[in-house]
Amino acid sequence: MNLFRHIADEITAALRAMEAAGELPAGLDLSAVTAEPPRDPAHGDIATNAAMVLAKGARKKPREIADALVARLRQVAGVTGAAVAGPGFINLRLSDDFWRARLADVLTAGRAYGDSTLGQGTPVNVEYVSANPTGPLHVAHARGAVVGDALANLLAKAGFAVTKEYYINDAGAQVDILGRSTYLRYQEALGQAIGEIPEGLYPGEYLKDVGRQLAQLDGSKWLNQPEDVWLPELRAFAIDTLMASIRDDLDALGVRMDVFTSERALVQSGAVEAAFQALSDAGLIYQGRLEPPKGQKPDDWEDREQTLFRSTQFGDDVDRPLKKSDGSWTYFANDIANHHDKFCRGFAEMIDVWGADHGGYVKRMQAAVKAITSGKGALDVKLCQLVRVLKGGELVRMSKRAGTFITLRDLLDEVGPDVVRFTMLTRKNDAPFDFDLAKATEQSRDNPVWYVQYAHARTRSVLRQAAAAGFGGLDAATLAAAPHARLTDPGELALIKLLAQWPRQVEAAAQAHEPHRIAFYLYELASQFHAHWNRGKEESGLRFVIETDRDLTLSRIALVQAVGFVIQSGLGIFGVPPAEEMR
RNA sequence: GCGCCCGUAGCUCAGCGGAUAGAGCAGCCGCCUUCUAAGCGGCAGGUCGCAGGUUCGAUCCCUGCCGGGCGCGCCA
Repeated sequence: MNLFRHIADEITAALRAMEAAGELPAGLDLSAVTAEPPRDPAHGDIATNAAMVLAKGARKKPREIADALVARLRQVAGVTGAAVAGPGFINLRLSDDFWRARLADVLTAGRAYGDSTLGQGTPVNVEYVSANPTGPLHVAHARGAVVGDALANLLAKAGFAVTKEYYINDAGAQVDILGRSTYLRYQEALGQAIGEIPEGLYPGEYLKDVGRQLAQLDGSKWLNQPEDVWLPELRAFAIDTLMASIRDDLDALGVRMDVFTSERALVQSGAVEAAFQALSDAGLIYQGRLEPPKGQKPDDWEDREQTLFRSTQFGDDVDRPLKKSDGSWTYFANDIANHHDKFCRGFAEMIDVWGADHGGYVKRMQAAVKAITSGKGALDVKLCQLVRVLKGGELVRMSKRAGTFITLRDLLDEVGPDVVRFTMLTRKNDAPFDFDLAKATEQSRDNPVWYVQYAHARTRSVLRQAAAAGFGGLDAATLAAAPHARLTDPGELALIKLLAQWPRQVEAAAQAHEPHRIAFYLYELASQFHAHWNRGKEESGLRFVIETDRDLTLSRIALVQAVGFVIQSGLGIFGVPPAEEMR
C-alpha cells in the first residue's frame, strides 16, 4: 500500500464530507491537494496543503478550512495528531502502531514491495539504444541502454505493460557505407593491399573480423564483381554480424529487448507509404520550399521544392521534408512509419531514449506522433547528455578517428555490468555525466553502488549472525507476524517510515519517467541503515540480535529483512543483483 | 539567427509549486574490547546565474537578459 495515497484518499473523503455538510461549496477541484512527507520531520509524518489550495475556490480563509478539516482528519484510523501550521499546512501525525504495521506490508510483499497498479496495465513502448549497426556500442549507448532499461523496469513495476524495443537503423546511407567498408576488409582478408581506409568509410578495426569471416565463408566469390552485385549481400552480412555483437554486448550489460524492429523491413513492407498516405489524406503534406537556416547556411544549399510535412501545425518550428532529392524517404519519414507502426501495435504511450545530439529532432517527432495518431498517441523523449570517461580524475580522450573511443565492452571489462548500470543512474538523464573508472569501483561512501550494496550485505550479515545465535529459518510470514511493538527506538521508527515511502517513490519516479530518483532513495535508505547499525556499536541495547530477548530480536530481524527487501526491490529496477557479502 | 538542455555550497550533484534549500567529496573536530570502522557522528560552508511576472507561497511555472552544451534540408 502507498500510504501517502491512502491518506490522500482519506483527505479527499473528508473534504467531500465537508461539501456534503455545507462547510465547503460542492464540486471543488481537489486535484491540487497533496499528501506528502514534510521536509522537516519535526512537522509531523504527513502534510497536506488542502486548506491553502482550496481557500480561493471556497472563498474562505485557509485557517477556517484547515480547522474544520483537522477535526475530521483526527477521526481517521491511525491519525494521532492533526494541527494547522505555517501558512495553512495541516500536519498529521500517525501512530507508531500504524507505522509498524507497514513493516508487515513490506515483509508480506517481499521484494515485490513497491509494485503498483498505477499503470493499470496500460501498454507503454520504450525504445532505446537503437544504435546504427555500423559498429560496437560505446559509452553513450551504454547510458541510453541503462536509462531505457531501468525506465522500462520502473514502469513495469508501476503497473504498466511495457515493451522494450530496439529500432535497427539498417536502411539508408550509413549501412551502405558499412557495406563498402566491409568490402575493403574482405579484400584485405584475401591478401589484397588496400592501403589507407578512404575518407568517408568506417576505419574501425572491428570490421577486419567481419571481412575475415566473410572471406572464410564465401572465398573469392565477390572479388572483381561490380558493387551492385556485392553491396546488398555484404551490407546484410555486416549488419547481421554487428547486430549479433551488439546483442551480445547488451546481454552482457543485462539488457534484453522484447522487440527488434528493422527499419529496412519496415520500409520494404510499405509502412512508410502507408504512413505518408495517412498524413496526405489528412491534408498535412504539401510541396514547398524551406528557408536555409540563418547564420549557418550550408555551402551546397540548393533552393528547391520538396515534399514537406506540416509539423508546424503540431508545435514544430518549421515544416520537415519527407523525401530526399533522389526521391527516397528521409530518416524522418521512416521514423514516422516506425512510430505509426508502434501505435498500430497498441501503444498510445511511447517513450524514446536518445542521445542529446538528437535533441533537435524531438519536436518534429512529437508533432508526427500527434498527427499520425490523430492526437491519441503521445511520445516522451528522454535525452541523455554526454558521457565523459575519467580515470582517477583524468579525462580519457576519445576519438572515433583514432579508434580510441571507449566501447561498452571496455566498460564492462573494466568495472562490470552492475557498476555500469547503477552508476549511470545516479544522474538525471539530461545532466552530463562523468564516469570515473577509478571511483566506480572504489569502496567508499562516495560510490553509491558500493554503499548501497554494502547496506544490503549488512542485512544479510545480520541474518547470518541471527541464525548462528539460534534465530534461523525465519520466513517472511513469521517475521511479518513478529511482535513489532517492541520497535520503539527513534532510529528504528525512522527506518520504518523511510521504508513506507518506497511505494510512493516508485510511483513518483514512474510518473516522472525518472529512474535516477530510485538511486537517490536507495542511497538514503542505505545511509539510514548504516547509521542505525552504528548506533548498535555505541549502545549494545540497540543491536539487532539480543540473545536474551527473543521477541525483540524477532522484531528487529523483521526490520532488517524489510530493509533488505526494499533494497532488493530497488536494485531489481536497475537490474542489479544485491550483494550477499562484500568480501 | 533560431530551437532544445543546463546554470543550486570550494568540487560533483539531489531537490516531488510549499515551511529554516539537501547529500557526497574536499576542510576542521570526534567515535574501533562489540553483528564488516570498506563504517558512524559533529562543525563550517548558499544573494538557488541576473531582472521582471504569475501565485496565499517560486530553486521549481512564464517572459527577457547573461554564461555553458547540443542541434539546425538532400546523415542517422
